[in-house]
Amino acid sequence: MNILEQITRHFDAFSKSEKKVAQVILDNPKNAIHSSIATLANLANVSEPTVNRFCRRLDTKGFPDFKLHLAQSLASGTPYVNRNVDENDGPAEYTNKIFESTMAALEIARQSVDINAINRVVDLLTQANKISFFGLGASASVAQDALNKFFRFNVPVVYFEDIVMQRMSTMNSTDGDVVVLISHTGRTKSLVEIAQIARSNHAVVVGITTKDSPLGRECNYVLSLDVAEDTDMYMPMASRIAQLTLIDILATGFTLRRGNRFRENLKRVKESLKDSRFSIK
Amino acid sequence: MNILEQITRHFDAFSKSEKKVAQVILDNPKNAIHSSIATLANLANVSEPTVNRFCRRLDTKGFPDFKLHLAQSLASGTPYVNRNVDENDGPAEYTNKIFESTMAALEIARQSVDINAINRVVDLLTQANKISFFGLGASASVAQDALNKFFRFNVPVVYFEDIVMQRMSTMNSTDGDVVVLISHTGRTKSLVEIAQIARSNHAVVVGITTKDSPLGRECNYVLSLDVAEDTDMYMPMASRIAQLTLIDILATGFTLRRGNRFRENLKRVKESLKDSRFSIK
DNA sequence: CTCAATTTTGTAGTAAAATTACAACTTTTA
DNA sequence: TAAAAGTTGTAATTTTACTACAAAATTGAG
Repeated sequence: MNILEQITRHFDAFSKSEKKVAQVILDNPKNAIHSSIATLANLANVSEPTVNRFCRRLDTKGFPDFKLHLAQSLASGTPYVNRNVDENDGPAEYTNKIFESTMAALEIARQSVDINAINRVVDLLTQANKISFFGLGASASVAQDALNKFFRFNVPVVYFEDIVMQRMSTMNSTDGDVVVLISHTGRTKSLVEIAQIARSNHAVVVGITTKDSPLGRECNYVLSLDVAEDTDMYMPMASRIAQLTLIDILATGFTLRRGNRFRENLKRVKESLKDSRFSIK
Repeated sequence: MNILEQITRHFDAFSKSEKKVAQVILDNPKNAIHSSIATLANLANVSEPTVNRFCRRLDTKGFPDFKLHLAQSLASGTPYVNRNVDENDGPAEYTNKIFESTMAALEIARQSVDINAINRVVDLLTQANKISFFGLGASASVAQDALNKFFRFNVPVVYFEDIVMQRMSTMNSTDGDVVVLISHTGRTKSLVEIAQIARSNHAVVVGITTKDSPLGRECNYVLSLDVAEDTDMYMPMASRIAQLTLIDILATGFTLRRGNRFRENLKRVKESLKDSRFSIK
């Protein structure tokens, strides 16, 4: 999606002259979007058709279309390189890379998220008699975080780490209950079973997971996040940050839906906490 | 800056034909950026120069320049960092705002983080005999996440939710143990006490907290993240995402320090999960 | 209400920009 | 080392945007 990223990634595949064009654009992308094809060709010391061919190679319709894509990439503010951590990176490198790839993942998640689905799920949550949050492994901490948030709303919330407890709790679920299941891959067997139990008890099942997965298929509603993990690191990182942000969004939607009086309440909670905090400065 | 906002704001000041142009653009901005001046003039039932004059009125150099501005506005929703969630926001607005403010918070965290401190803490962690992660409330899920990560490294890791267990565990800590304490404000009383107990037992205390706080002052090393929260929503959101990213960084630094053979080990941990999961496809 | 002044809008011509077709030049490899 | 494949540039063509000016519409003073 991000054209600057695409340029850096394809760089080696470019021809000699195309590389010159790529370099000029990468050096000063802001300048590039306000140049004509002629001035850009001049800057890169190539001919105009070369610039045009360069644009086509990046799956754009031509130079003007390319500029539009470039403008959008610049506007998003996200760092344009999604670099994976390398074996020889020092602390400065891997720290920045992880921050950057996390931000890039959030940007991708933002673009891929289904806002209508969020709206419907917020609806369900505000009307729920009981809300359960279950996840295992890395997603357990996401579920725990959700508990922490929704607990503040004075709503019956349930969270268990233990799969037996999860299962027992779900067995007792009923009409009007919402079960939120969190799993990046959507292939955790025991969560799929929980989904089945919940649905057979007429509870609504919401999955924060991959759409086309065993778990996703068992859910009434799926909130999917198309976040790619750095597969060199065998740990869930970006996916889990995106999940947490989604929890933030659901919690925010919840408070907004509950209206003025409810928010006044939260405000008072905030005010009361001021005394227990150090003032800034 | 945002051109769409500008159009709506100036709408009444436009002439009759200019309003037609504005309407067509507002109705379908995505379509507008891929149209030529001729097709857009047609859609609005006005002449081409009218479209051109419309662009000039919005302080752009002409139609192509206008399209670039429009493309940027569309790409970012609005590129501004400090947009807090508003009472009247619909799902699309609050979803984007939360993603954006989370990304902005990460950028600020990236700039404020002390890389030397990270490096030293990674050093400590690789040499530790036992690592404990403690946090309460919202920070509990961060600590749990840290457990999940460091557990994969085949290092003795400890995590408790219960403050009594935390305290007992810390009482038994000794030379060569590292205790990591997580708290955004750094004011949680029981964590300050844990820090004191740990230090009196010659364990190294690392705080993921505010530098100049009661907890921060009790720590041997502090990793601080200058992340401001959206004060209208009293819930820890951005701060906790930044903390988790920091955990990712520490875990990554850990694996890099341990070298190649160690990462093979990680792969095996991941593969061991396969039995609890449905296979792909 | 009416006619001149002002503003708005469109037509036609012009200039600029982008694209295409093709030829010349490199590089590859058999 | 010579043909083939790929790359780059030149020149012509087409598309697109802009300018100058004239026609229409609107406004307002008498």
